[in-house]
Amino acid sequence: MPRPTTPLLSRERIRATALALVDADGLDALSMRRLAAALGVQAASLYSHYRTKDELLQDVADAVMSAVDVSDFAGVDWRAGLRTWARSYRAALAAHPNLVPVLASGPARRETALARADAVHGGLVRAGWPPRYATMIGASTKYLVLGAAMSSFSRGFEDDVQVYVDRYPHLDQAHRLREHADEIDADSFDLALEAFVAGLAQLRATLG
Amino acid sequence: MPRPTTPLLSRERIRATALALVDADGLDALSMRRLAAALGVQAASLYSHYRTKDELLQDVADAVMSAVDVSDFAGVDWRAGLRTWARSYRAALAAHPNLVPVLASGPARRETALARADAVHGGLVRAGWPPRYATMIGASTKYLVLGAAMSSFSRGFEDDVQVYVDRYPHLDQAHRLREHADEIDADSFDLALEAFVAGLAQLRATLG
DNA sequence: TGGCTTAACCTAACACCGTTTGGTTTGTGC
DNA sequence: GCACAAACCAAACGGTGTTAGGTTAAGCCA
Repeated sequence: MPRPTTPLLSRERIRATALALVDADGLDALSMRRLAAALGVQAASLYSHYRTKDELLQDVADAVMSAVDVSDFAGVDWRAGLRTWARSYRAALAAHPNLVPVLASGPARRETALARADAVHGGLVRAGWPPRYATMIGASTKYLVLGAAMSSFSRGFEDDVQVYVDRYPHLDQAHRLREHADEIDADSFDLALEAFVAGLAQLRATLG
Repeated sequence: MPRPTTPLLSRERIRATALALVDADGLDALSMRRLAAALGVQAASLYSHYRTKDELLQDVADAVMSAVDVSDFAGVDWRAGLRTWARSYRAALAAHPNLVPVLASGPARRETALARADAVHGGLVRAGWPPRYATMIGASTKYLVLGAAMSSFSRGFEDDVQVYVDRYPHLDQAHRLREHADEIDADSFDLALEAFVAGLAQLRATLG
């Protein structure tokens, strides 16, 4: 089949299908051939729209990251800005856990990623943080979000549960972790974020 | 060449060579064929010592993680325990940045990983934290360490620097980030850890 | 209207990947 | 002395991302 009457593919359709495939079957399940099959097409055809698989993945990542909200940095309350940013950031990653390794490996499209970084940095500086601290706070928050998304606590324990129950006394309730993994994840992130913000506020006071 | 007089391979030699290869050329550069070549051997021979590539990587990860120090949880000062754990954890990952994706994806060998988790949890509980908080603090700290190792701030900015200098006013010093990436990384982690601990101490006070 | 160019698809292939099968030889325990 | 296990190898299987070259449709311009 040569060039069809109406195009079968578009970057949007490819991107959406790729994300759906990753969400459904995992990152490893996304191969150019499988993606093409899902689109009713041959693998080589995808290269008319994306130069490499990585470019495609970055585009998908960029789309997912567009849900991150830095608007609260427009105000003067740096805590509100930080919280909204961190929470929406985490939510965006949690919505597509299989994509996290991609999202964690550098910014997607330069333009939007830099705009966000600029908003964060500017907001913190405007709220009185020295530029160097603004940089570090931005980095730290990213650490927290990415770490939380990455190591989804559930993955920390294997499938067979009984092995360690009697061996490690302090983990005697560890078998419950798996069931409530999502809840514990969410609560841990919340605890970390709030403790971090509280610690920063304390530091902020000493900076005058 | 059939069975040689003295064995060419051992798990240790394979492990060490694999780690060296990953450190030098990146995780993608580690293929069974390349590893075998570095060992003066054919790829299939590796499967006499490791059942899969993943098992090999987990073993490497386990070796790297053995440098993590949870000994300070033996005392009563949970802050000291947390700090020593987090710092040595981060140092272990920073020593092998290319291996971080492997280290982040679940515990290596169950035995040692669980022993560490047990020490952390036990130490926190012994210091007076409710078990649920102990779990969350452990998870949160892991988030911080893994996030910091993962997103090594340097990777956040691309190679060509001048593009965004005039476009995003708050990032006007961003071109300096690349040079001092390691320093900023270290300082950011330190800030995050100290703010986190301070916030926890504050929370701890309200818990009675 | 006719012709040219470009876009969008295809088939076929390349080099690589992790892993398996089956074979050969060497060392070890009975 | 003999069986058996261990350690290597060659060759192959099915998969991967990507490229080259071919074919046809759509769009543009004379």
